Amino acid sequence: MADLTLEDIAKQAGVSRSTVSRVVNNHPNVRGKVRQRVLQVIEDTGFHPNAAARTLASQRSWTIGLLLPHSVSFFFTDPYYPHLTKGIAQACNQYNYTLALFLVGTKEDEEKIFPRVSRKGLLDGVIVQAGHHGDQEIIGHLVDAAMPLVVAGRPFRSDNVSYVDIDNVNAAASAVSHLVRLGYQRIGTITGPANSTVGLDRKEGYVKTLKERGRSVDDSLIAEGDFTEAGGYYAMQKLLPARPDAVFAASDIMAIGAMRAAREAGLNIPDDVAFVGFDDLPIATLSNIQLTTIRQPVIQFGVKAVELLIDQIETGNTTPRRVILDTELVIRESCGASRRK
Amino acid sequence: MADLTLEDIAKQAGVSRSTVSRVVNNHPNVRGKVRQRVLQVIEDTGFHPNAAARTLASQRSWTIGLLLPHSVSFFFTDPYYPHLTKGIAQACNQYNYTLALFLVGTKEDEEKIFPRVSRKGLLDGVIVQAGHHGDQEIIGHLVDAAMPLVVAGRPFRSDNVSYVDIDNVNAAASAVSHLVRLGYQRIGTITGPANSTVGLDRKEGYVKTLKERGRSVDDSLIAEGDFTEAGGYYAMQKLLPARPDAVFAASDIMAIGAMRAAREAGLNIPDDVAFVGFDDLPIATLSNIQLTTIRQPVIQFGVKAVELLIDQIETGNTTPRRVILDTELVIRESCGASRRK
DNA sequence: TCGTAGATTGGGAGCGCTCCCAGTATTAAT
DNA sequence: ATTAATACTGGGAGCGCTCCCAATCTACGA
Repeated sequence: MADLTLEDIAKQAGVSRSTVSRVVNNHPNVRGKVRQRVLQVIEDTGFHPNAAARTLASQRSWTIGLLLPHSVSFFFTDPYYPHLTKGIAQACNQYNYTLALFLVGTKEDEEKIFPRVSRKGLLDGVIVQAGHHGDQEIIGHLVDAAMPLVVAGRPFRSDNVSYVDIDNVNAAASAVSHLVRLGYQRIGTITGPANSTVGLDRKEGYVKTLKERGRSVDDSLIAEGDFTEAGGYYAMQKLLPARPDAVFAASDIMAIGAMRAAREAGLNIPDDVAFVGFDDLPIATLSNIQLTTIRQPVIQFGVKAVELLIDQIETGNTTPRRVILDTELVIRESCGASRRK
Repeated sequence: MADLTLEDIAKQAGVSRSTVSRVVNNHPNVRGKVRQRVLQVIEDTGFHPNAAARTLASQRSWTIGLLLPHSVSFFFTDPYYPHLTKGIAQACNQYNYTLALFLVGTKEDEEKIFPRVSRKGLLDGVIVQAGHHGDQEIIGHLVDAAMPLVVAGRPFRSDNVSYVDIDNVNAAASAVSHLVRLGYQRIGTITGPANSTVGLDRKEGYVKTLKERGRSVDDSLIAEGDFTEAGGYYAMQKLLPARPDAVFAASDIMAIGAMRAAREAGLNIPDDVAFVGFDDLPIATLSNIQLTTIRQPVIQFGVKAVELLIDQIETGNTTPRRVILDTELVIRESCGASRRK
C-alpha cells in the first residue's frame, strides 16, 4: 500500500494516465471494458488520488472552512454551535466535501487564521458564523479575497453577502404573543448582546409585540444577557425587583440560568414566573421543568449554508442570496399554558 | 490581489523564486537586506503561498484530522466532545496546523470518510476519539495506511498506538471513596456503555473501591447508561427500587438525568440520595443543585493529543506513547459533604 | 469495401511550490 | 593582492494530477 499514482495504476491496467484520470473522475468517453479493468485495478490496489496534486491542478480543494470568530468564544457554552457544526459536517459528508474548522480563541489566533482562511489552495469557500459587530472585519477580508462565502446568521452589513437566517423578529414575537395570550401582565425579556443582530432582532420582536398589543414597554423589564447560563442568571436577578410574571429569554441556555435565579429567589415556575426560551436544543427538556421555547431548525440551518456555499463554488454565481428558515413555538410546561387555559 | 505566485514576488523583489521561498520558510542563508526587501514585497502584496502546491512539493499538508466515529453519534448531546474539540482546535492554532473535522453520522458517511482520511496529500496525521469496540476497524485502517495517529481515550487494543487518557479506574475510585467516607451505605453507580473502555474502567473503579472497603457489590445497584441525559434518567429509574443512598454516575450529563429521575420520584438531593458525576463540564454547576464531580482536564487532553501527533509527524517516530492526565475530585453540594461532616 | 463522423485514447504542458546542486559573491586569512 | 573558505543565490527537476489537443479507433452508411 505504498504511495500509488495515476501512472502506476495506468501501467497496471495497460492504459494511459489520462484514461485512469477519466475513470476516477467519472468522465464519459471511456469504453466500458476499459473502465471496468481500471476500476478493478483501483479496487485491488486501494488507490486514491493525491489530494494536493488534484487541488493544484484543478484549483479546487473540495474542502470548505467553518469559521467561528472570536465573538463566539462562549462557543462551547451554548450548545447551539455544536449543533450547527453538526449540521454543516453532515452536509459536507453528503456532498463529499471536507470540513476545516477554524475556532478563533484569542486575538492572536485571529491573525494566524485570517491568512490561512483566505489562502489559495486550501479552501474552496467558507461559512462564517456571524452577527456581531466584530465580525465585519473578517467578512470584509473574505469578500476582498473573492472567497466564496456564506454567513450563518444575519451580519450587520448584509447587502453583498449570502446568508442563512431565521426570522428572529417574528419568532420572538410569537413567543411573546403566546405569553400575552396566556394573560401575563408583566412580561420581561432577557435579550442577547446588543452588539449582535440576533440580540437586537429578538428584542425587537418583544418590543413590537407589546406595542401591537397596546402594552407599554418598561425598561426595568428588559435585561441584557450574553447567551450564557450565567448571563441569564444575572439578568434575571436584575429583572426580579420589577416583579415580572413571565420572561422571554432569547436563548434556552439563558432561560435555564434565569430559572435558576428565579428558583433561588423562592419563586415557583411557572406559577410565579413563566418562561419561554429560544432554540429548542436538547437542554430545553433537560431541567426538571420542561421549557417552552421557539424551535429553530439548527441542523437544516447548517445544511442550507453548505448548499448555498457549494452552489456558489460550483456555479461561480456570487449574487447574494438569503435563506430564511421557519421556526415554531413549542409549548411545554415553563410557560404555564396547561394550567392557565 | 489576484493570485500571486512565488515567481511574481521574486520578480518584484528582483530575486529568484528560490530566495523568496527561503524567506517565506524562514530558512537561513538569505542576506538581511534581501530578506527585508522580499518581506516588504510580500507584505505589500498580501502574498500567501498556495497551500496545495506547497503540500504537493513538500509532502506535508500542515493539517491534521479529528475523526469522531459513529460511536460518538451522541456527540453533541454530551458537551464533553465539543470541549475536546475546542482543546484540539486551540492547539492546532498554536502550532499552525489546520484542523479538518470528520463527523461520522451514518454508516454511509463512514465509507465516504475512510478513504478521505487516509488519502495522501490531505492530512499529515489524525486524532481519533475512540474507546468503543466499533472503533477498532478505523484504527486498523489508519495504522495500515501508516498514517500518524493518536487516539483520544484508551482504545480496546492499545498495544501499538499512541493515546492520551486519564486514569479512569482511579478517578472513579476516588469518587466512590468519597461517598464511602461520607458514610453512605448503599452506593449505586450508573456506568457508561459496556462496550467502551471508559464505561468499563469507571465501573471497575467503583467495584474495586467497594471491595477494598469490604463492601459487597450488589448488581441491583449497578445500571448501565449511555452517556446521555435520558440514559441517566432511565438508569436511575432502574436503580430506584434498590434504594441507593448515593449514586456515582460515570458522566455529568448522566448524573443530571439521574437527578431528574430522583426528583421525580420525590427524593431529596442530597439528603435522600447523593450524587457524584464525572467530567466537571459547565453543566455540572448549571442545575439548581451543584454537582460534585471528577474534574478531568478536557482542554489539556486535546492539547496533549495534538502535541503527541505533531511530534510523531515531525520526528517520524511512531513508537507508541501514552499520556495519562490527572483528575481531581471537586466537592460541591450533590454529594452532601457539607451537611454530613 | 471505403470514407467519415464521432468515440476513445495518449501525451504534453502546466498548476506553484520545495529541494538540490551548481554557480557566484563575500569574507577572512595569508 | 591572492586564495580558500564560506555565505548566498538561481535554476532545473520534480511532486501527482487535470486539461487540452492531436492521434487513433470504431462503426456506420453509401
